[in-house]
Amino acid sequence: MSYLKLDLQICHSLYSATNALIRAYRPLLEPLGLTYPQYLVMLSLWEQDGISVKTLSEHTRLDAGTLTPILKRLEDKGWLRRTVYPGDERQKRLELTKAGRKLKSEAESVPEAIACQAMPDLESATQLKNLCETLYRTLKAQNDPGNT
Amino acid sequence: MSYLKLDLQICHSLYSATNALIRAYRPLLEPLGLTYPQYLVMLSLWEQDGISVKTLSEHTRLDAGTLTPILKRLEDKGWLRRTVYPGDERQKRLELTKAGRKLKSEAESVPEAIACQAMPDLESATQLKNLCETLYRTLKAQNDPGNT
DNA sequence: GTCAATTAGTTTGCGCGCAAAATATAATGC
DNA sequence: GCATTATATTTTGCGCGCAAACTAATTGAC
Repeated sequence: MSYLKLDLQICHSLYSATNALIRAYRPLLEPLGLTYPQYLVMLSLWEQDGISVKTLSEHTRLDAGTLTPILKRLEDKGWLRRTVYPGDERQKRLELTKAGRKLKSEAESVPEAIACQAMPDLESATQLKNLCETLYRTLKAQNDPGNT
Repeated sequence: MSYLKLDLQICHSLYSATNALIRAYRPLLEPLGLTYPQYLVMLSLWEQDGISVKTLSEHTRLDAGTLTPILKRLEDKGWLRRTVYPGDERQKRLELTKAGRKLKSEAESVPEAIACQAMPDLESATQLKNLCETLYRTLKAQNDPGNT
Protein backbone atom coordinates (compact mmCIF):
# COMPACT_ATOMS: atom_id res chain seq x y z
CA MET A 1 0.00 0.00 0.00
CA SER A 2 0.84 3.64 -0.15
CA TYR A 3 3.12 5.74 1.98
CA LEU A 4 0.19 7.81 3.15
CA LYS A 5 0.77 6.47 6.61
CA LEU A 6 4.56 6.62 6.91
CA ASP A 7 4.55 10.07 5.49
CA LEU A 8 2.37 11.37 8.21
CA GLN A 9 5.01 10.46 10.69
CA ILE A 10 8.02 12.42 9.43
CA CYS A 11 6.56 15.81 8.71
CA HIS A 12 3.86 15.44 11.30
CA SER A 13 6.50 14.83 13.98
CA LEU A 14 8.37 17.94 12.95
CA TYR A 15 5.19 19.96 12.84
CA SER A 16 3.83 18.89 16.21
CA ALA A 17 7.20 19.12 17.93
CA THR A 18 7.62 22.68 16.69
CA ASN A 19 4.15 23.66 17.83
CA ALA A 20 4.77 22.10 21.22
CA LEU A 21 8.09 23.88 21.57
CA ILE A 22 6.59 27.26 20.76
CA ARG A 23 3.84 26.51 23.26
CA ALA A 24 6.56 25.86 25.84
CA TYR A 25 8.13 29.24 25.12
CA ARG A 26 4.84 31.04 25.70
CA PRO A 27 4.84 31.13 29.52
CA LEU A 28 8.49 32.19 29.51
CA LEU A 29 8.05 34.98 26.97
CA GLU A 30 4.65 36.19 28.07
CA PRO A 31 6.03 38.02 31.16
CA LEU A 32 8.35 39.89 28.78
CA GLY A 33 5.43 40.78 26.55
CA LEU A 34 6.84 38.82 23.60
CA THR A 35 5.54 36.10 21.30
CA TYR A 36 7.97 33.62 19.85
CA PRO A 37 8.35 35.33 16.46
CA GLN A 38 8.75 38.68 18.22
CA TYR A 39 11.43 37.07 20.38
CA LEU A 40 13.22 35.91 17.22
CA VAL A 41 13.21 39.47 15.93
CA MET A 42 14.54 40.81 19.22
CA LEU A 43 17.26 38.15 19.32
CA SER A 44 18.30 39.23 15.88
CA LEU A 45 18.36 42.92 16.78
CA TRP A 46 20.18 42.32 20.04
CA GLU A 47 22.91 40.79 17.93
CA GLN A 48 22.87 43.38 15.18
CA ASP A 49 21.14 46.67 15.70
CA GLY A 50 20.34 49.08 12.89
CA ILE A 51 19.70 46.55 10.12
CA SER A 52 17.05 46.75 7.40
CA VAL A 53 13.86 44.71 7.10
CA LYS A 54 15.43 42.68 4.31
CA THR A 55 18.47 41.78 6.38
CA LEU A 56 16.24 40.94 9.32
CA SER A 57 14.15 38.78 7.04
CA GLU A 58 17.18 36.78 5.96
CA HIS A 59 18.43 36.48 9.51
CA THR A 60 15.14 35.39 11.06
CA ARG A 61 13.97 33.48 7.96
CA LEU A 62 10.66 35.26 8.29
CA ASP A 63 8.90 36.70 5.28
CA ALA A 64 8.84 40.51 4.91
CA GLY A 65 5.03 40.43 4.87
CA THR A 66 5.15 38.65 8.20
CA LEU A 67 7.70 41.01 9.66
CA THR A 68 5.92 44.29 8.96
CA PRO A 69 3.10 43.77 11.48
CA ILE A 70 5.50 42.24 14.03
CA LEU A 71 7.74 45.27 13.77
CA LYS A 72 4.78 47.58 14.20
CA ARG A 73 3.79 45.82 17.40
CA LEU A 74 7.34 46.01 18.73
CA GLU A 75 7.42 49.68 17.84
CA ASP A 76 4.08 50.26 19.60
CA LYS A 77 5.53 48.67 22.71
CA GLY A 78 8.42 51.08 22.53
CA TRP A 79 11.23 48.60 21.86
CA LEU A 80 12.32 49.79 18.45
CA ARG A 81 12.06 52.64 15.96
CA ARG A 82 11.79 52.43 12.20
CA THR A 83 13.64 55.27 10.56
CA VAL A 84 14.32 55.90 6.90
CA TYR A 85 17.71 54.80 5.69
CA PRO A 86 19.85 57.75 4.66
CA GLY A 87 20.92 57.24 1.07
CA ASP A 88 18.21 54.76 0.13
CA GLU A 89 14.71 55.81 1.03
CA ARG A 90 13.25 52.40 0.21
CA GLN A 91 14.99 50.80 3.13
CA LYS A 92 14.10 51.20 6.77
CA ARG A 93 16.63 51.19 9.53
CA LEU A 94 15.50 49.20 12.57
CA GLU A 95 16.92 50.62 15.77
CA LEU A 96 16.36 49.36 19.27
CA THR A 97 15.32 51.88 21.88
CA LYS A 98 16.88 51.97 25.30
CA ALA A 99 13.95 49.89 26.61
CA GLY A 100 14.47 47.42 23.78
CA ARG A 101 18.10 46.93 24.70
CA LYS A 102 17.20 46.64 28.36
CA LEU A 103 14.75 43.86 27.60
CA LYS A 104 17.69 41.68 26.68
CA SER A 105 18.77 41.33 30.28
CA GLU A 106 15.29 40.14 31.23
CA ALA A 107 15.44 37.51 28.49
CA GLU A 108 18.75 36.07 29.68
CA SER A 109 17.11 33.26 31.59
CA VAL A 110 14.90 32.05 28.75
CA PRO A 111 17.33 29.86 26.77
CA GLU A 112 18.43 27.82 29.73
CA ALA A 113 14.88 27.37 31.00
CA ILE A 114 13.77 26.02 27.64
CA ALA A 115 16.82 23.82 27.25
CA CYS A 116 16.19 22.22 30.61
CA GLN A 117 12.60 21.35 29.96
CA ALA A 118 12.81 20.51 26.28
CA MET A 119 16.26 19.21 25.44
CA PRO A 120 18.20 18.20 28.50
CA ASP A 121 20.42 16.01 26.33
CA LEU A 122 22.80 18.42 24.61
CA GLU A 123 23.99 15.89 22.07
CA SER A 124 20.59 15.11 20.64
CA ALA A 125 19.78 18.81 20.66
CA THR A 126 22.79 19.43 18.46
CA GLN A 127 21.86 16.53 16.23
CA LEU A 128 18.31 17.80 15.87
CA LYS A 129 19.54 21.27 15.03
CA ASN A 130 21.91 19.92 12.38
CA LEU A 131 19.24 17.80 10.74
CA CYS A 132 16.84 20.74 10.67
CA GLU A 133 19.48 23.01 9.20
CA THR A 134 20.18 20.50 6.45
CA LEU A 135 16.50 20.16 5.73
CA TYR A 136 16.00 23.91 5.66
CA ARG A 137 18.91 24.44 3.30
CA THR A 138 17.83 21.62 1.02
CA LEU A 139 14.37 23.09 0.67
CA LYS A 140 15.61 26.62 0.31
CA ALA A 141 18.07 25.65 -2.41
CA GLN A 142 15.20 24.27 -4.48
CA ASN A 143 13.18 27.45 -4.36
CA ASP A 144 16.16 29.79 -4.63
CA PRO A 145 18.33 27.98 -7.15
CA GLY A 146 20.61 30.97 -7.65
CA ASN A 147 21.97 31.43 -4.11
CA THR A 148 24.83 30.39 -1.85
CA MET B 1 27.90 35.95 27.82
CA SER B 2 24.40 34.64 27.57
CA TYR B 3 22.92 31.84 25.54
CA LEU B 4 20.71 34.28 23.69
CA LYS B 5 22.62 33.45 20.56
CA LEU B 6 22.97 29.69 20.75
CA ASP B 7 19.35 29.36 21.72
CA LEU B 8 18.24 30.99 18.54
CA GLN B 9 19.80 28.21 16.62
CA ILE B 10 18.06 25.14 18.05
CA CYS B 11 14.46 26.20 18.11
CA HIS B 12 14.86 28.56 15.23
CA SER B 13 16.16 25.73 13.07
CA LEU B 14 13.20 23.58 13.94
CA TYR B 15 10.82 26.45 13.32
CA SER B 16 12.19 27.50 9.97
CA ALA B 17 12.61 23.93 8.73
CA THR B 18 8.98 23.20 9.56
CA ASN B 19 7.77 26.32 7.81
CA ALA B 20 9.88 25.49 4.77
CA LEU B 21 8.58 21.92 4.68
CA ILE B 22 4.97 23.04 4.83
CA ARG B 23 5.74 25.53 2.08
CA ALA B 24 7.09 22.63 0.02
CA TYR B 25 3.84 20.71 0.52
CA ARG B 26 1.78 23.59 -0.78
CA PRO B 27 2.23 23.09 -4.52
CA LEU B 28 1.62 19.36 -4.10
CA LEU B 29 -1.53 19.75 -2.02
CA GLU B 30 -2.97 22.77 -3.77
CA PRO B 31 -4.16 20.76 -6.81
CA LEU B 32 -6.05 18.52 -4.39
CA GLY B 33 -7.60 21.57 -2.73
CA LEU B 34 -5.94 20.83 0.62
CA THR B 35 -3.77 22.79 3.02
CA TYR B 36 -1.25 20.91 5.11
CA PRO B 37 -3.36 20.75 8.27
CA GLN B 38 -6.34 19.68 6.18
CA TYR B 39 -4.14 16.99 4.66
CA LEU B 40 -3.25 15.80 8.17
CA VAL B 41 -6.95 15.48 8.98
CA MET B 42 -7.62 13.56 5.79
CA LEU B 43 -4.67 11.24 6.44
CA SER B 44 -6.09 10.52 9.82
CA LEU B 45 -9.59 9.84 8.49
CA TRP B 46 -8.31 7.70 5.62
CA GLU B 47 -6.78 5.49 8.29
CA GLN B 48 -9.72 5.55 10.66
CA ASP B 49 -13.09 6.74 9.47
CA GLY B 50 -15.97 7.57 11.80
CA ILE B 51 -13.96 8.91 14.74
CA SER B 52 -14.87 11.85 16.98
CA VAL B 53 -13.27 15.29 17.06
CA LYS B 54 -11.50 14.40 20.29
CA THR B 55 -9.96 11.26 18.82
CA LEU B 56 -8.97 13.16 15.71
CA SER B 57 -7.43 15.81 17.92
CA GLU B 58 -5.27 13.24 19.69
CA HIS B 59 -4.31 11.61 16.43
CA THR B 60 -3.39 14.78 14.55
CA ARG B 61 -2.12 16.59 17.66
CA LEU B 62 -4.20 19.56 16.63
CA ASP B 63 -6.26 21.46 19.15
CA ALA B 64 -10.05 21.06 19.00
CA GLY B 65 -10.45 24.79 18.51
CA THR B 66 -8.20 24.52 15.49
CA LEU B 67 -10.01 21.49 14.12
CA THR B 68 -13.55 22.88 14.12
CA PRO B 69 -12.98 25.40 11.32
CA ILE B 70 -10.83 22.94 9.37
CA LEU B 71 -13.60 20.35 9.56
CA LYS B 72 -16.14 22.88 8.41
CA ARG B 73 -14.06 23.67 5.35
CA LEU B 74 -13.63 19.99 4.54
CA GLU B 75 -17.35 19.54 4.96
CA ASP B 76 -18.06 22.50 2.68
CA LYS B 77 -15.87 20.89 0.04
CA GLY B 78 -17.94 17.73 0.34
CA TRP B 79 -15.27 15.41 1.71
CA LEU B 80 -16.80 14.62 5.08
CA ARG B 81 -19.98 14.81 7.10
CA ARG B 82 -20.32 15.62 10.79
CA THR B 83 -23.16 13.63 12.29
CA VAL B 84 -24.22 13.35 15.91
CA TYR B 85 -22.91 10.34 17.73
CA PRO B 86 -25.69 7.93 18.65
CA GLY B 87 -25.62 7.42 22.41
CA ASP B 88 -23.64 10.57 23.24
CA GLU B 89 -24.94 13.74 21.70
CA ARG B 90 -21.89 15.74 22.78
CA GLN B 91 -19.67 13.90 20.35
CA LYS B 92 -19.65 14.25 16.60
CA ARG B 93 -18.96 11.39 14.27
CA LEU B 94 -16.70 12.36 11.38
CA GLU B 95 -17.46 10.35 8.28
CA LEU B 96 -15.78 10.61 4.91
CA THR B 97 -18.01 10.95 1.89
CA LYS B 98 -17.42 8.95 -1.25
CA ALA B 99 -15.53 11.94 -2.70
CA GLY B 100 -13.47 12.15 0.46
CA ARG B 101 -12.42 8.52 0.14
CA LYS B 102 -11.70 8.97 -3.52
CA LEU B 103 -9.36 11.86 -2.77
CA LYS B 104 -7.00 9.39 -1.16
CA SER B 105 -6.02 7.92 -4.50
CA GLU B 106 -5.14 11.37 -5.80
CA ALA B 107 -2.91 11.93 -2.75
CA GLU B 108 -0.94 8.73 -3.25
CA SER B 109 1.92 10.49 -5.01
CA VAL B 110 2.42 13.19 -2.39
CA PRO B 111 4.56 11.36 0.18
CA GLU B 112 7.15 10.19 -2.30
CA ALA B 113 7.34 13.56 -4.02
CA ILE B 114 8.03 15.27 -0.70
CA ALA B 115 10.50 12.64 0.42
CA CYS B 116 12.50 13.06 -2.78
CA GLN B 117 12.83 16.78 -2.55
CA ALA B 118 13.13 17.17 1.21
CA MET B 119 14.71 14.05 2.69
CA PRO B 120 16.37 11.90 0.10
CA ASP B 121 18.48 10.29 2.82
CA LEU B 122 16.16 7.84 4.55
CA GLU B 123 18.43 7.36 7.52
CA SER B 124 18.57 10.99 8.54
CA ALA B 125 14.82 11.26 7.92
CA THR B 126 14.27 8.51 10.46
CA GLN B 127 16.68 10.10 12.87
CA LEU B 128 14.96 13.46 12.53
CA LYS B 129 11.57 11.88 13.11
CA ASN B 130 12.79 10.09 16.23
CA LEU B 131 14.33 13.21 17.71
CA CYS B 132 11.13 15.16 17.06
CA GLU B 133 9.01 12.44 18.61
CA THR B 134 11.16 12.46 21.71
CA LEU B 135 10.94 16.22 21.93
CA TYR B 136 7.18 16.20 21.44
CA ARG B 137 6.66 13.57 24.13
CA THR B 138 8.98 15.30 26.56
CA LEU B 139 7.08 18.55 26.22
CA LYS B 140 3.71 16.88 26.29
CA ALA B 141 4.56 14.95 29.45
CA GLN B 142 5.26 18.22 31.23
CA ASN B 143 1.91 19.74 30.40
CA ASP B 144 -0.06 16.51 30.81
CA PRO B 145 1.63 14.92 33.80
CA GLY B 146 -1.08 12.31 34.19
CA ASN B 147 -0.86 10.51 30.82
CA THR B 148 0.86 7.60 29.09
C1' DG C 1 17.61 62.32 -19.57
C1' DT C 2 13.63 59.09 -19.87
C1' DC C 3 11.29 54.92 -19.36
C1' DA C 4 11.23 50.06 -18.15
C1' DA C 5 12.82 46.79 -14.86
C1' DT C 6 14.27 45.89 -10.17
C1' DT C 7 14.19 46.29 -5.26
C1' DA C 8 12.35 47.37 -0.37
C1' DG C 9 8.66 47.45 2.21
C1' DT C 10 3.48 47.43 3.05
C1' DT C 11 -1.18 45.79 2.44
C1' DT C 12 -4.75 42.35 1.72
C1' DG C 13 -6.91 38.08 2.29
C1' DC C 14 -7.14 33.60 4.02
C1' DG C 15 -6.07 29.74 7.01
C1' DC C 16 -4.22 28.19 10.90
C1' DG C 17 -2.79 27.66 16.39
C1' DC C 18 -4.27 28.34 20.59
C1' DA C 19 -5.95 30.28 25.08
C1' DA C 20 -10.15 31.42 27.18
C1' DA C 21 -14.99 31.73 27.30
C1' DA C 22 -19.32 29.80 25.91
C1' DT C 23 -22.63 26.00 24.95
C1' DA C 24 -24.54 21.71 25.40
C1' DT C 25 -24.77 17.07 26.90
C1' DA C 26 -23.50 13.36 30.15
C1' DA C 27 -21.96 11.49 34.51
C1' DT C 28 -21.67 11.81 39.56
C1' DG C 29 -22.77 12.91 44.39
C1' DC C 30 -26.00 12.77 47.58
C1' DG D 1 -34.48 13.26 41.24
C1' DC D 2 -31.50 17.27 41.22
C1' DA D 3 -27.53 20.12 41.64
C1' DT D 4 -22.69 19.83 40.76
C1' DT D 5 -19.00 18.48 38.08
C1' DA D 6 -16.92 16.76 34.02
C1' DT D 7 -16.60 16.17 29.01
C1' DA D 8 -17.11 17.35 23.91
C1' DT D 9 -17.40 20.78 20.77
C1' DT D 10 -17.82 25.57 19.18
C1' DT D 11 -16.85 30.46 19.40
C1' DT D 12 -13.98 34.54 19.99
C1' DG D 13 -9.94 37.16 19.64
C1' DC D 14 -5.31 37.79 18.47
C1' DG D 15 -0.97 36.89 16.17
C1' DC D 16 1.34 34.80 12.84
C1' DG D 17 2.82 32.77 7.69
C1' DC D 18 2.57 33.57 3.26
C1' DA D 19 1.12 34.39 -1.63
C1' DA D 20 -0.21 38.08 -4.43
C1' DA D 21 -1.08 42.75 -5.29
C1' DC D 22 0.43 47.32 -4.38
C1' DT D 23 3.45 51.57 -3.51
C1' DA D 24 7.47 54.00 -3.80
C1' DA D 25 12.27 54.60 -4.60
C1' DT D 26 16.40 53.11 -7.30
C1' DT D 27 18.88 51.15 -11.01
C1' DG D 28 19.72 50.08 -15.89
C1' DA D 29 19.12 50.31 -20.84
C1' DC D 30 19.45 53.11 -24.40
